[in-house]
Amino acid sequence: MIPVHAHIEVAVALPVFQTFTYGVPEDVSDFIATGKRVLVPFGQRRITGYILGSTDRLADKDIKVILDVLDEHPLFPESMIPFFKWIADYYKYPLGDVIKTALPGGLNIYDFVSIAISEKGRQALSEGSVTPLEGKILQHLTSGSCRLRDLSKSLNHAVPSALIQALIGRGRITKIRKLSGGTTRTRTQRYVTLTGADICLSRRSVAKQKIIDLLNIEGEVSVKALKKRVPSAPALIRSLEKKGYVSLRQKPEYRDPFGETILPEAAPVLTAEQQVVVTRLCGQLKGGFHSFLLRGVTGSGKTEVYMQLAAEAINKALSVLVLVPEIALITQMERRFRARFGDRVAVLHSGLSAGERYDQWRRILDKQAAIVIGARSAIFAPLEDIGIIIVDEEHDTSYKQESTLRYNARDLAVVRAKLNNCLALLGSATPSLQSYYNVYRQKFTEVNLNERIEKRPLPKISVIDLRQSRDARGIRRFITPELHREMAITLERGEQVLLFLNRRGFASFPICASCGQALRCKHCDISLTLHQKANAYRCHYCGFTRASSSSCTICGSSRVKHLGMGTEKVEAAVRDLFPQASVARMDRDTTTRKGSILALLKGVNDKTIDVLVGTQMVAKGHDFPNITLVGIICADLSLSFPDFRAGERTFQLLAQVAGRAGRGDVPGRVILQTYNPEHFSILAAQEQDFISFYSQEIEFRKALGYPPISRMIQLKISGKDKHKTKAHARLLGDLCRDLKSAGSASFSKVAMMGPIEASLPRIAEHYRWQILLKCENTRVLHEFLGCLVAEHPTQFANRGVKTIIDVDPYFIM
DNA sequence: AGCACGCCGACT
DNA sequence: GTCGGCGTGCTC
Repeated sequence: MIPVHAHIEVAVALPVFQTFTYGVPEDVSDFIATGKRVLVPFGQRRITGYILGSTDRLADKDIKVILDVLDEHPLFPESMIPFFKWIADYYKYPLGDVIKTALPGGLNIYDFVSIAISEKGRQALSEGSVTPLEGKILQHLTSGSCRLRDLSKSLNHAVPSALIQALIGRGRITKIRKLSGGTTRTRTQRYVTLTGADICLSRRSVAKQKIIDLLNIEGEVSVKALKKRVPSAPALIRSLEKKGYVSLRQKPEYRDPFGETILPEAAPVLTAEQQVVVTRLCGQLKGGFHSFLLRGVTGSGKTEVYMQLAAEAINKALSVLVLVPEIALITQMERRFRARFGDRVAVLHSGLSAGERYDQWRRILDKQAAIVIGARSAIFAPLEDIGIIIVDEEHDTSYKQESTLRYNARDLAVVRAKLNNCLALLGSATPSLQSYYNVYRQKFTEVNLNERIEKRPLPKISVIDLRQSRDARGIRRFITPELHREMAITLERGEQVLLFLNRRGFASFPICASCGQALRCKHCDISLTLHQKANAYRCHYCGFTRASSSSCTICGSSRVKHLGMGTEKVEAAVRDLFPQASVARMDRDTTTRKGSILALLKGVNDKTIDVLVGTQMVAKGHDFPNITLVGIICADLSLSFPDFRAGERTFQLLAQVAGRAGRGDVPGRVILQTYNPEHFSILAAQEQDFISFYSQEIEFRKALGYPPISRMIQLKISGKDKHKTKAHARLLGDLCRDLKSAGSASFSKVAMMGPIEASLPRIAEHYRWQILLKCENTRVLHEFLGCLVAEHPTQFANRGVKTIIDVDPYFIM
């Protein structure tokens, strides 16, 4: 508790690295608490800040006083502040912005400038002593004040700011600062009860009597519920209230993101292997920080292990955080957890509305939910007394946020576990090299599930060499005769087929048959992709679209050849080969609508879909019990990326997608088509042998000094002006070089690659450069970055050229 | 981020 | 000589 008349430390949600001290007036001091938000004066503005605690650190300048306390209860527990501070320091991101990223959105209040007409202005307007534009502005303002920013737009005429200044100077308009935002709040319901007063009504209608009877039986009932049974209830209640027979009150209500109720389910008997893992980890609950890597083959029952660990944690009054890579998988996980733990489960993911998200947040804070299941951002769930943090499919790249605060939720899970003195459990059939390297360095303890449940065999994987394969007429087919035959057999038996190709669209390389030029995006240095369903060429980087009938921009010819393939082309080929089969496609183009993924998954489960064609989306952890054949159309696409993790991603993707086969009673089979059958990533995926893959890949990383042997930081430099961007990249490169030689002696160990032009040099009209910093010693690398940012803050705040610091980058293109 | 201040080119 | 362009620095 902060003493009366205290000073508080406040972080503001702006790109400002220091925190600020504010005074608290006596009359609100009782409402101050760490984790609440305050409205504070900041320069000319009023903005939202987060209370970090009391402070006796006084600034040299006059200290301002807070304007308001915005929350009745804290939005995050005090115990999370060290976590926020760690993130701010590690990712070189302003603390207030870190907290803003962590909290549910739509809560903050900010102000904006608005102008209104004054009495003098009205006079001038009626006298007509105004210029035409002045008149237009004043006339517009007679119907109410207007946001200054929107004035030009709503008048459809450019307004010089000098004119506004002049009008203010002559007192014809006034400038006001209005508050906006903070629209997400607790939703309340009106509830009715009988007051107990004797009811004597002159005319007792049937409806009124029904309401009174219901209230007599059920006590307190919401108006909404009454209205369902008696449509005229709201009006009748109003009249009953006027007479003092009933009383109304507002009660907070949690918005329900769960569509349907789920029947409770008892825990199954564990396999011997599962039991070993559960016993091992349960023994360490409450035993301090420790990280485990659970390596379990696809279909080995990792989720059941998670659930039994959660049950044990809850028994010990500890909370549980479960991270899952994406929404479709969260839904699966959430259903199983809710069947076991009922309403003690909260979910946090981007599929929730702002209100639902806020309510889930409040349920966690109110300790109504002790288990949180969510995507990446759920790492910020406001839990206290955490027993275990579980990261399912820990190798999944979607744990890395690729915008604003570029954190990796899997890494943060380990950090949060350490700060909370609890367990971290990372699970995967195909662990990241980073995590397995941590096992090797004894930072993590490995636990294993080597068998599929009910001893189902792993699918048999046949490799087809695309260089050799020809059909009967000697023509190369992307659905090879071998795959075609297997598909026919599988469909004949009434089983399902999954086809995987890691590229969406119809053709990824449209090329002009007259001049040989590729059709390129207007805004990016990239080839367009033909989307036949949408009748358009699309840029996958900026969203630029051209009609599919358009001709070559270079020579004007309309003869465009469609080279390269995507899931649309595969879908079309399957429809052609198997006209009687029902074919569905699952990729980003078919799953943008809310609920569309679930509809597709339901179609697979209900067997209304015979063949599912998809991108990596289908590889991720889904349980498809009736799929017995998986066809990998071309395993090489991810292998050819100019990125040192291409082999790792390929292995993970192939092993994961192969793992979708044979999860039911019938054994699975996989056809893997490739131009590189002897590549070790593909051979290891064929054998589903992670250790073999790891031991070869780690040698390659060692030889080149890449992660996980070293750590990397990437400076991503981008700007609209080609030359300014290049010049700024060069300048930053010089500063790094200077720091290496002139800074601390250990800085010589930091290797710098670049500045070089990015491999995608222009995206969305922005020119891109990059500098890669690499060092085997994480601490030295971060000290280096710390010095660089501290010594040259203005270089990172260059207005014309943006510099993004990506710590532990994942995609370095 | 957004607002003020300040220093140079093009207008009365 | 001023007006206004945007580059720089600061916000308890």
